[in-house]
Amino acid sequence: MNPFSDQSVTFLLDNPELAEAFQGIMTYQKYQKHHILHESGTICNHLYIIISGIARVFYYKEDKDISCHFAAEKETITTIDSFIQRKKSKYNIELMEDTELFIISHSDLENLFQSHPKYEHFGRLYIQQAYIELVERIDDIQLHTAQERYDILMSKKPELFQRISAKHIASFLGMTPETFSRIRGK
Amino acid sequence: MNPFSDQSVTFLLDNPELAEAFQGIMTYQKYQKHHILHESGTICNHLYIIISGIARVFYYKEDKDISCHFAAEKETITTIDSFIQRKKSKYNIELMEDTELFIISHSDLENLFQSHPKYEHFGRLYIQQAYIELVERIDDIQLHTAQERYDILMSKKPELFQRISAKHIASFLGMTPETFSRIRGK
DNA sequence: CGCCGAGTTGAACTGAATCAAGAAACGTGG
DNA sequence: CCACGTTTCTTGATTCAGTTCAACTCGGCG
Repeated sequence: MNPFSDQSVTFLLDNPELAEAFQGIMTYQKYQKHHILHESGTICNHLYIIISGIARVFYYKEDKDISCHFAAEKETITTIDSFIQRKKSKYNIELMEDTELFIISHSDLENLFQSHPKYEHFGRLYIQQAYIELVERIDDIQLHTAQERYDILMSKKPELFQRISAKHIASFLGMTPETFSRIRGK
Repeated sequence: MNPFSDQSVTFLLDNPELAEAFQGIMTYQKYQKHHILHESGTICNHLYIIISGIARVFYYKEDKDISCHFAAEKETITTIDSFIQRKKSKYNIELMEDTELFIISHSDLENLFQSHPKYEHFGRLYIQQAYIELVERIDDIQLHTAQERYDILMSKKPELFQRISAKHIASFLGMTPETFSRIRGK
């Protein structure tokens, strides 16, 4: 029923009409591991669709590096506060593996949305789905113990535990690397 | 620059064209304090715009009543998971004061969006703003002490502390009523 | 009046952070 | 390809913020 799940763009790529429209505004790029896609303090003008590889959004809180979002194959990533509000972002985006991706500029995307209601409609459905996932994430982090947060992520995205270093998952889950290590070691 | 803030519908009501379109699908209602606008386990077909009064979204986690959203004058409220995904909601909505509100049905809203791109566009901007606020809320609750969460809410929405009972604010902030009371008593 | 839920206060307990030190993994240059 | 230094991960001991449990107070309302 719902064409979206998990911020996947499967629906977009599988719909010939949408895929064609988006192909007109996407450019392919390949970067190496540790490449910084976006730096905090600047306005983010790009939305990225990951083809292969994995990326994270993170920021600094009192010198501590805190990850707050991961995106892998067929998922999108951007510094959302900046992309939507057109102001400087507090977030950075870093690639955690060599990554192939499509780049879409903010202005091209807005122009596409304005060119036909069906694209605007797609945009609305997409952000709605992202919203739902964020509501779930709040539920997941609030009122759960460190062990429970670990278990929830493990059941939802087990592959992250293979691909992302422990300290980044720990910060994503709101716990110290020490606590993460102890939980992992059963 | 950004016409939205704080999920306020000021922009909607101040824009004659939008206001007129919405007036065609809104119905006025008045309810008493403690009225249940929506009950968990059912599909939520309505979006509410508060004219006066205040409401909360809450759910039960192991018998504990947890508030997760408040909406007062000029703000909207619904059980968002259900309203968007058209499935049974885990959330309830309760009025915390005698409340006047407008009711908009899901189907009327979708029809309005489809009737003209400008409404679809409005819908997208609105959910985008809600998304931004949710990202902020995650930042506010994760990696902050009970004292800090209290201070952040106090600086953002001091009026809540007058209008909502302590135990509901405590659950919203993810702490026990005891901890809330101790913080409040300096 | 006396009840009842809401709020306060105190004491004991506990999950997770902090601090510290050692082991393992990584990457960089010779 | 190995040696070295740096970063990441693990494990242990200690500390602390916040929960739990319990007793008491207050204010509204039948």
